[in-house]
Amino acid sequence: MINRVVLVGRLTRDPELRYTPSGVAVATFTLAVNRQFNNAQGERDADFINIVAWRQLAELCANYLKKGSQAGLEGRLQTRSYDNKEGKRVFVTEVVADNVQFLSPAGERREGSGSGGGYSNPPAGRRQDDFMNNDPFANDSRTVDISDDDLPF
Amino acid sequence: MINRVVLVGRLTRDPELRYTPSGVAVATFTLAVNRQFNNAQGERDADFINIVAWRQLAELCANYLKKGSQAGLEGRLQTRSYDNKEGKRVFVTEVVADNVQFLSPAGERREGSGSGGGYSNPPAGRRQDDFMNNDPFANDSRTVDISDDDLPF
Amino acid sequence: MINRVVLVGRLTRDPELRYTPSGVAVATFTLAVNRQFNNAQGERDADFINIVAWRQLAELCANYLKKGSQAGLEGRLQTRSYDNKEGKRVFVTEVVADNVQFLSPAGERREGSGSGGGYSNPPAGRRQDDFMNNDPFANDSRTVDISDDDLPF
Amino acid sequence: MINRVVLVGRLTRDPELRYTPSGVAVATFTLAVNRQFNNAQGERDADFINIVAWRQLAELCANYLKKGSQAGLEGRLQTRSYDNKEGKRVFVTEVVADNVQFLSPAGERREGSGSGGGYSNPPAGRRQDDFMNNDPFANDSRTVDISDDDLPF
DNA sequence: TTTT
DNA sequence: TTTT
Repeated sequence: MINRVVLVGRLTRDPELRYTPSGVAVATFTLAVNRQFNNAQGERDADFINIVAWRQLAELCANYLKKGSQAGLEGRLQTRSYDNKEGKRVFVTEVVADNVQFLSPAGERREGSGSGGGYSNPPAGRRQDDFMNNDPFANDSRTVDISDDDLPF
Repeated sequence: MINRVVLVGRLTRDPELRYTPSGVAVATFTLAVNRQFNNAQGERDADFINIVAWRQLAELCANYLKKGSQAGLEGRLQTRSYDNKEGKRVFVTEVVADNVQFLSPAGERREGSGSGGGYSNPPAGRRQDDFMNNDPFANDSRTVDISDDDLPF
Repeated sequence: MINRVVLVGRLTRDPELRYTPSGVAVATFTLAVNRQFNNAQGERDADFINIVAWRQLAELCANYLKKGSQAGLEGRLQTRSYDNKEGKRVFVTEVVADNVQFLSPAGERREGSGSGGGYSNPPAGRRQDDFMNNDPFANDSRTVDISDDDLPF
Repeated sequence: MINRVVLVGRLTRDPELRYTPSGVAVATFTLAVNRQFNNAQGERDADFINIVAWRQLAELCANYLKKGSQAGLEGRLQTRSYDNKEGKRVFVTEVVADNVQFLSPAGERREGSGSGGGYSNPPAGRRQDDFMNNDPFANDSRTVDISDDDLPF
C-alpha cells in the first residue's frame, strides 16, 4: 500500500485534456526526467514517464503547463492493460499524479486563462473518448461507456 | 533529475537472476502493490510493477526473496524500448531498485545459501541472456553482445 | 510544495492518542528506522523520528500499532516551535503521516478492539491536552484553547 | 531501513561550507518549503527544514546555491543529539541530502567559480569547526577532534 | 526518552 | 533564526 513516486522534469508536449462520459476531467502528458549520467555515446539520457491527472488537478495542469514546462510532481505508480486495435493486450505503467508543482517562471508557462486554474466546466457537446479501457496516451478513441466507478479515486 | 520511487508489496514470483556477457548480475521480479480501495466489483486491486536490480543487490534479492515475500524498495523509474520477435517496438516502464528491505519474517524467506547475501561469483559457463536490448521481463533470449557501458550505473 | 517522506521502521513505544478541545483525534509516536551501516563502535545505529497522525488515521494507529510494531508510513515534514516550561523557544521537526501501512503480522499487533479501526467517538469528559502550542511529544499538558483552524489538514 | 525524503523549496540563506578536522567538506542550509494551504490568518505558511550535505555534494551546493535559490533535493532523515552551551541535551532532526537539483535559472544562482562544481581542495589552514558533536546549524565552534568514522557515509 |  |  506504500506506492509513491516523486519526479522533477519537463513536459515533452502540451498536456491533453479530455473528459469521461460523466464529465470528469483527465489530463495526460509525458514528463522527461534527465538521468544523472550520460550514456556510452556521451549523450544525456532521459526517462519519459507517462502522467495522468484527474479532476481539478487535470484542469490546473492543462491551464498552467505546456511543452517544455518544468514541473515537480508526486503520485502513485499504476499498471493497466488494454486491447489495442490489433486486438493485442498491451500493458502500461504510468504515474497517477496527486500533487503538481509548477516550476517554470510564470512567463514560460501557459496563460492561466483567467480561471485561476479553477474547476472550469467541461465543454458541452464534447466528444467522448474512451481513454480508460484503451490507452490514454495513444489517440485511440472508440467510444465506450465507462462508469465513474472505474475512476481511481 | 529527481526521480524517486518507494514501494511496499509482495513478489508475484521468485526473482530471476541472470548475468550480462561481462558477468554482471541482474535480478528481475514483479512487485504486487495493493491499492488502497477496492474496485467497482468489490475486489482488492493491485498494481504490478516490474523491478530490476543490479550487481550485489541482484544477488541479495535472489538469495532472500521468493514468491510471496513482502519487501520495501526504493529506486528510480526507467523507460526503455526494445524490438519484440514480431519486430515491433515495445515501450516499457520499470523500477531500477537501489535499496531493498526484506520484510517477511526470516522463515518465510528463501534460505540465504550460507553466503550472507554476499557477492557470489557468476556461474562459469552460464548461458548469455540478452536482457538489455530485449525485455528482461519476457523470456526472449537471443544472444547479443552488450558492453558494460550500457549498464545504468 | 513538494514535501514527501517515506519510512519503514518500528515503534519505540505505544502510540499516544489525544484529542483537541474540539474533539479531533491526534496520535503521536516515534519510529525507529535502522541505518544501513553500523557506526564506529560496530553497533547498529537508528534514527528516531517523531510522527503525528490526525483524525481517523490517529485512531487506526492507536488501535493497530504498539511498541515494537513494524510500520511503513508516508507523510510530510513539518517544523513547529513552542515555548517550553522554562519559557524558551524550542524548534521541532516531525512527520505528519497521511498513510500508514501495518507490517507486523496481526498477532504481533495490538488487538483491533472490535472497531475495525473505525472512527470511534472521543471519550466524553476527557482531559483537554494542549499539544498544539506545546510539544505533543512531551507530556506537558496545560489546557489551552486552540481552534480547529490550527489543524494541518 | 527505508528512509527517504524529497523536497522542493528555496534556501533561506546562503549555504555554510565547513570542513571536518580530516578535511571532509560539509554544507548546511535551511530549505523553506511552502505549505499547500494558508493558515488561519490567511498567510502562506512554510516549513523550514535543515539540510546537511557532505563531500562533493557539499561543494556543489556551496558553489551553485545561495539565499533564495530554488532547489529539489533527496535524502534521508537523521536524528542527532548534542549538548548545548548550557550543558543541556538537544535533539535535532535534519535531512542528509544525497541528491540536489538546482532549479533556479543560472543567472539567479551563485556563480560556479569556474570549477564546474568539482571537488575543490579544502583551504589550507582553515579553522576547525566542531559541527558533529555540536549543532551544525548553530554557530558554535569549539574545536573538537572527530574521526572520519563519524561521517554518515 | 528509544525499536527488532 | 527564515525563502518567493
